[in-house]
Amino acid sequence: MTSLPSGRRAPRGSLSAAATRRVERPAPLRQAVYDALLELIINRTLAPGQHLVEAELAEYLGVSRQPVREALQRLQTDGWVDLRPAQGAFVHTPTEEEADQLLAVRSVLETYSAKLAAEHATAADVKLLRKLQKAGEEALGTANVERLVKANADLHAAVAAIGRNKVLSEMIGLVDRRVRWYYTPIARPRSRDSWNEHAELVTAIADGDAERAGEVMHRHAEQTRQTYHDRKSPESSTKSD
Amino acid sequence: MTSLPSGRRAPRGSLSAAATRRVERPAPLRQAVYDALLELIINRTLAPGQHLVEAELAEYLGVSRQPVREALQRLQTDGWVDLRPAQGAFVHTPTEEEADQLLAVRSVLETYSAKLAAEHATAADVKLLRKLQKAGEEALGTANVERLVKANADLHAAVAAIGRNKVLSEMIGLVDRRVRWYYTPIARPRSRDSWNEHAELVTAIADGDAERAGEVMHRHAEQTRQTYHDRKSPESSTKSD
DNA sequence: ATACAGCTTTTCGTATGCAAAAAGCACTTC
DNA sequence: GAAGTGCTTTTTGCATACGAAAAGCTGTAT
Repeated sequence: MTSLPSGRRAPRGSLSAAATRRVERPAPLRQAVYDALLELIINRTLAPGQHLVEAELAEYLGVSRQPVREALQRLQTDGWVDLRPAQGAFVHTPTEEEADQLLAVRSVLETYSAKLAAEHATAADVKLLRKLQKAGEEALGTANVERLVKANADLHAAVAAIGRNKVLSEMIGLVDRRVRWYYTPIARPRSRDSWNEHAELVTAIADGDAERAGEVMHRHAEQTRQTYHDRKSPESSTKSD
Repeated sequence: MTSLPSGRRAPRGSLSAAATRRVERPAPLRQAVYDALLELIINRTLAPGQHLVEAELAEYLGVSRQPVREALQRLQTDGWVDLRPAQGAFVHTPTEEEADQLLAVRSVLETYSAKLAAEHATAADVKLLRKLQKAGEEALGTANVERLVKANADLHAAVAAIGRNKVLSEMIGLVDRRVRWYYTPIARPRSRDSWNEHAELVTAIADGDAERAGEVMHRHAEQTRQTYHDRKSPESSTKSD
């Protein structure tokens, strides 16, 4: 049934359009395991410090040890678990110091990201940002923490993507996810201010003002960092949500 | 046919019967394999785009496929190989665009690193920097490219370490190694200027002048980036190295 | 009662086996 | 002679098996 339109108005590359679209790839199991384990770690089902036994995880997930091992090793290089030689995997326990270092790096990367975004943003890009900004504002009203965190992540990811630097985007993705892991359990305050700063950022990007966008983002990131620290020292950790 | 020796089996070297590259036994094998493969990639024994067959590498290194697989996967997450599903590993082929993005990120990270170093440097730290600086100047005289590259890497790593931000240091380590991979094959010019800038940087750090250290490092990194680009449009630059 | 030593158990690290997907080859057909 | 098709080969992905090292336990001696 190869009724290829050979004589008619058929563009000779009728298949090339379809060729660009890769058919469903049999997603490697290790990737699925990686995602599953990461989810379990982030939502604290697997607590920091907990010993992860390969055989247990394998049985729990219904796979063999092999893909579990591979996933654990990638989780290690991404900083989610510590792989102690001959002893196994342990969920990474974030220290105060490490959290601050991550926040510092994040600040630097995001600042640069914002500058790039301001330089490269198209009209469509700005439109997307405004949409995400709006979604964030709405989530703010629902007081749904999880949704709020996701909206925040989406906006930052979008800014990074607009910067057109893939290396930078991936790095920010890794760092941000870990920061959120540390930050989420205490991420009650600061929502209102945070999204005001986001609005300011989007405006700067829309204006193509790289300097200002970078400055706003820097202030934003440092503010987050400060909030993280404030939460540690004072005993007022149970301030009004 | 179960008369297999229970111990380690001897490889039947097919790629290089003369010198079988066995990896060290006691340590975690995957790490040794990772190092071995990375070395082979960096020195171009394994060329960009080349298809890496697990079985071949395994036999070549005298180990089984398992540690090779694990090493390849970590090499992927670090950006050295591309792992195409159900198709295998290919040595990553750096594009012009990607090189520039890496250089850009490196610039940002190193700039921050220099600032931190200036803020944290002790007398001992400065002493070490001056020693590395001197080693670089000497390597400059020998015109030994490899040694020069290493001296450069050592100095930058030392600055990163002085900054006391482990997360940042690791990131810089990853990025710098890849940059050097792209840069080394064309790393002829610019040595003299580069080490003059290094001297300036060390001085700024010794003075504890974070602002200046950051500025110098930024200039230094951007200069490298520029040199990389100039190298692409060959005849534009007639300046003597 | 406590501390040490030797044994047992658990769990990792590595090797091997097997099935499925992809690539390559040769054949057939027009 | 060229293109398409089915088969063979290669290589990955996942599962399982086995040896080794570390942790835990028990029993004994001080």
